[in-house]
Amino acid sequence: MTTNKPDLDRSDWIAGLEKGIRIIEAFNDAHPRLTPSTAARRTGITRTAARRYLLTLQHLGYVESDGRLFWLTPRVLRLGWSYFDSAKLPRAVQPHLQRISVALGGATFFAVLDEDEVMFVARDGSSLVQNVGYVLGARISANLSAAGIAMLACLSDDEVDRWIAGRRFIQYSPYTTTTVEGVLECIRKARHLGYALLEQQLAMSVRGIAVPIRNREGKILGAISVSLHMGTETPEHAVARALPLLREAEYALLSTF
Amino acid sequence: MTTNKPDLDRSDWIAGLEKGIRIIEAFNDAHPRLTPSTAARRTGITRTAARRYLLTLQHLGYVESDGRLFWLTPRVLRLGWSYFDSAKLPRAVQPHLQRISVALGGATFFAVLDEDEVMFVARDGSSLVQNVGYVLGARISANLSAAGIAMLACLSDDEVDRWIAGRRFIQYSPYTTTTVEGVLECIRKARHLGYALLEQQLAMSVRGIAVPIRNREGKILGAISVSLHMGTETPEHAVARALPLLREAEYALLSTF
DNA sequence: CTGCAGCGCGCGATTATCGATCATAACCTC
DNA sequence: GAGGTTATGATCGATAATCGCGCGCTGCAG
Repeated sequence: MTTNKPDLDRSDWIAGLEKGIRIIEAFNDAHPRLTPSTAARRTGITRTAARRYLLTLQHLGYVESDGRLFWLTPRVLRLGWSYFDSAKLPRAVQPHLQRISVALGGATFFAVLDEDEVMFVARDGSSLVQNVGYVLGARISANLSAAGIAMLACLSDDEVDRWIAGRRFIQYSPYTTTTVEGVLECIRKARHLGYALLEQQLAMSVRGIAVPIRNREGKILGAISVSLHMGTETPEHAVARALPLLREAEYALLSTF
Repeated sequence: MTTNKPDLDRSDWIAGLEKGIRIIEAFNDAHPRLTPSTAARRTGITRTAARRYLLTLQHLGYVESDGRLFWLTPRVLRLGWSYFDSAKLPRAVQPHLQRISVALGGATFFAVLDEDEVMFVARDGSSLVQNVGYVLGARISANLSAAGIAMLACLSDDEVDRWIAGRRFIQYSPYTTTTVEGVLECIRKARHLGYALLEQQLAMSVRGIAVPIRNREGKILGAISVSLHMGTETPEHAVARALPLLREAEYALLSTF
């Protein structure tokens, strides 16, 4: 239960903190409201303990309850805000996103790898896909977004193999690549070109172009992507329009970090 | 230290969870990186304990460290995402924000009251103010945003008095209202009109118009606001343009919740 | 009517968390 | 460059905070 990470601490390990976080993360689309029992089942904590954690969160204002069900309040956004307020990176990226989305008429994103998924950290412009407005913190399988492919392309073969191991590719659109070889080919291509181009993986008629963002030591900090309507534009033309702007942001950030 | 909230629990109170959250929230713009000692001072936790919490967060991946300093990782956004993924409200609001920002050419926000500040929960469109892209979770004093005034206008006189008590109004622009009477007048006007109109409180040449969002029982869920460049447009004209769209969203949400 | 499942609550056991303390390292200040 | 000051990681008992079993209750469904 206490998933002591590889490099183990003796026991400066606050079990209560881990469990509390697990409780918060137990809420999602499919489980917007939890009873102590359900929360316990979803987190592997005992029912009595889960109830204690929920009550604590309630008194802290992070959770509300009608006495039976518990649900998250907007206050949990404070935690995410602590990151935005403290981290230089998203703040440095934002003006670039703004510039690119205005110039290209698409939605731009800054994403990072979180565990083996892509997580969206910053955004500008209106989303092309209906109802996808508040993607900050959202995570999807890395192969589904251009930003994810751009970052995977920066990993070594071993790391890619490890990423791909035991992964199942879900079909989101008729054009989603769902074979290991297909995804590998896509990564190889991105590695060769130095940018990623993805079409209709997640939604129809949407094309994504992304470049990885590194710091001076070469460490991957994330990726900037732009989503464009495909329309009648050729891939080559879209890349020709988008890539210079993405590269400009890439170089500007490279020299900053 | 253990701020047992008014209605006390016997002791289903997980101290570790509260402290861990306090540690996360100790990071901000002025303190992007913390040592165990600084974290301890900022949170009121002892140094040894603060170090334990930071190490725990590190092993959970929410914090990174170079051995001396600790800083938050984007992973904390997961927590905010739990709210977005689970709550119906921001998801229901988003399409309206999108529609309004496209129609009016401004940035739209959905905000709630968190303690006595305004917190931004959802957004659409590009910000008018430079470098303010990732406002989700950001909090400002309620009197500085139209959304805040719109919500304050829904409170009783007693509640407004309690909100205003001991509050100091900081000057952000030459036009910021910094007197108690000025802010009260602003609230009264919004209460009378049923919407809030604010100009140049936080930034020059920006005008905000907001309406409160209630549910069927009349409880305030939040407020929708739109930020517009003032330009040469009269306030009356801006209201005439914006208010119907805001009202439309208000009624749509009223019937949903 | 009668199971079943979920619920709050109390209690005793234990173990996880605390913080004083120390030696060392880093940091200023002069 | 040296001495004073402060921050740091590690250790270790004491203790109180957390645990989870078990009770009796409720509400729902068969």
